[in-house]
Amino acid sequence: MRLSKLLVPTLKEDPADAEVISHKLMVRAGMIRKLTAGIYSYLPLGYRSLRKVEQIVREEMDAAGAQEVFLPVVQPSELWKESGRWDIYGKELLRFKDRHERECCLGPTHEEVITDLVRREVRSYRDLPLNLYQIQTKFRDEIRPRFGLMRGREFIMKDAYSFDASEEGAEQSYIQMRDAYEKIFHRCGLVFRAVEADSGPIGGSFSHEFMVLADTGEDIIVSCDSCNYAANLEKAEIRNEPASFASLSGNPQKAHTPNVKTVGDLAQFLNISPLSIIKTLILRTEKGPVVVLFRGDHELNEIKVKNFLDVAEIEMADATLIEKVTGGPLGFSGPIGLQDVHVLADHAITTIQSAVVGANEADTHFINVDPLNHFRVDDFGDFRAASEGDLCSRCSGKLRFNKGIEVGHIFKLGVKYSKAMNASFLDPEGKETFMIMGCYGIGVSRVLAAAIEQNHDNDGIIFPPPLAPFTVIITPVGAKSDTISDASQKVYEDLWSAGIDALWDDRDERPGVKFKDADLLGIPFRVTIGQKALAQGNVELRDRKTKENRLVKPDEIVSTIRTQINSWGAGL
RNA sequence: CGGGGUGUAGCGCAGCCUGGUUAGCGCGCGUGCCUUGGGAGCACGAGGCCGCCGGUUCGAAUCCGGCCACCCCGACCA
Repeated sequence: MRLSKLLVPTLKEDPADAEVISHKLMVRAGMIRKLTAGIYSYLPLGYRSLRKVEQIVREEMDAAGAQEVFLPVVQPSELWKESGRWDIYGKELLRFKDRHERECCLGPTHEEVITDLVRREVRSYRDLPLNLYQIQTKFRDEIRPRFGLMRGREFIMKDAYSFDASEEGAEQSYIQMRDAYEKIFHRCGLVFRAVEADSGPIGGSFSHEFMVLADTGEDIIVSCDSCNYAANLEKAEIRNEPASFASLSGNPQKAHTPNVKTVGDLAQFLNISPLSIIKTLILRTEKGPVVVLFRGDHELNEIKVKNFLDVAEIEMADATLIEKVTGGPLGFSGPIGLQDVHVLADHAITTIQSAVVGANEADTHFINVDPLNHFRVDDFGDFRAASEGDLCSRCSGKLRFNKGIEVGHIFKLGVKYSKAMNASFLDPEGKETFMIMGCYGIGVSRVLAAAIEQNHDNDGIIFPPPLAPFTVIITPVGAKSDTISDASQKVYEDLWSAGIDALWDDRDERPGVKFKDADLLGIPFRVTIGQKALAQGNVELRDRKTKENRLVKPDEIVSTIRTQINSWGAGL
């Protein structure tokens, strides 16, 4: 392509409404433009890169045995009512009515549609397993879209759905997808981790998130510094630190603590560490109130408690419920003397030899409390949010935190949808059985943003070659001359006939402008064609990432670039 | 939805507090000259419903009210 003919409106200044680097750079490089909040148009360069991501995804999905389909964006409410999600999928689901007053929605995901399709067409175990995928625009009416393509309302997603006849098959499908995802993100040149994620009510370790490491990420990745355990914050398991001291002598004693309600206040008032305080949280669930005890420096992890109790809803109790459960006011709750309520305790409270707890009466705490002997605990467990430095649950390492961008999520659905929507088949014995499903998503447009978050410098984007809109940019510089434009044309044609996509900056611009734009666009290789080098029979090849220049004979440019591209792939 | 902020030329911004001739600046854009290895220089020029509606006033970009849009923080995220 000739740059003079391409719509590439580059900007010198950052757009005012962009916050993160990928957003700023994509707008400045003329890849995208915003239409309205969270909704973007892809310009030629942006779309080229997007298609490169799609192509990699497509190739690996096909290689893994999945088949590409294309499902509707507009979906009838009936399907969503059948799966039960019409009522539980909140305002994120954009709903509207057609001219016949029929309720519709824009697809934020396609479990319903795919399940409907497969239940109609697949009747026999002979047709299974089946894995169908599509690459398509999704719409989720996010409360607060932000960060450009990173969290848009409209975005491009690859979603795949597997259907299996047996648990073993479903597990196999899952592993195939996990392997395919590893290959896809590897080929995209991303530094990523596959982390264990909470799989909700389905259970098991059948959910992984693929996270691209980046400081601007919205998610926290917890990983072990000595083994390969990695999980998201919700899921991260913590190893119980064993207590190593004798039980306490003496009994709890009351202390007057006027108006001291928080752990911080209490630590200050008694001049003790928060590590000696037991925090008593009263939670409301649909199965009734529950009490959870934590060490003062720890925080509740709702997911862990939800999973342990097998409840769907958890919220902090209000003052009325607290009084009902403990008999005391908010701010002075403690475990001593609690009756008729389920008491959970995080393991870590056993590391306190002499604890301070609320006394369930105003302005009063107990001191000198033995966590093992002075009150009842029904269940000990891992209920707290991981923090940096906690012990790994799998080995002796410590947990580290990194920020990441979620670019992929795979999980086993089981029979959730097949049961609700009656997607069944006949097994070899002629028995009707529900299909076992899995679903596998990749945020294709988000991959592009994440790649830029991870690969840029002060001059602009540094595309990994597989995602670059063009692999090479040819930059003739200096006054117009036939020798330069002839040489440029030659290099351009050589590259294209060798199957390397090259962009020819044939604009009548000064060298500085061309160089700045080339850097901004992030094209991996630049071939500069100027008088001085050309007089010696050379052109220059510059690596966008390393900024290294080398002189190359025009005839050797194709083979040299080829070598560089290959070595790039090997270096990953 | 709560809190905060911003809407002035394609982009980035000043002007508004303290109302008053023709609304500015930088970049970009057009024409010409000149220049040509890291966003050159000079000259001339085009380009504005000052977010929208209403009010106050002799007079509103400026003051008041309402609405809309966008951004940030929070709650939310199969």
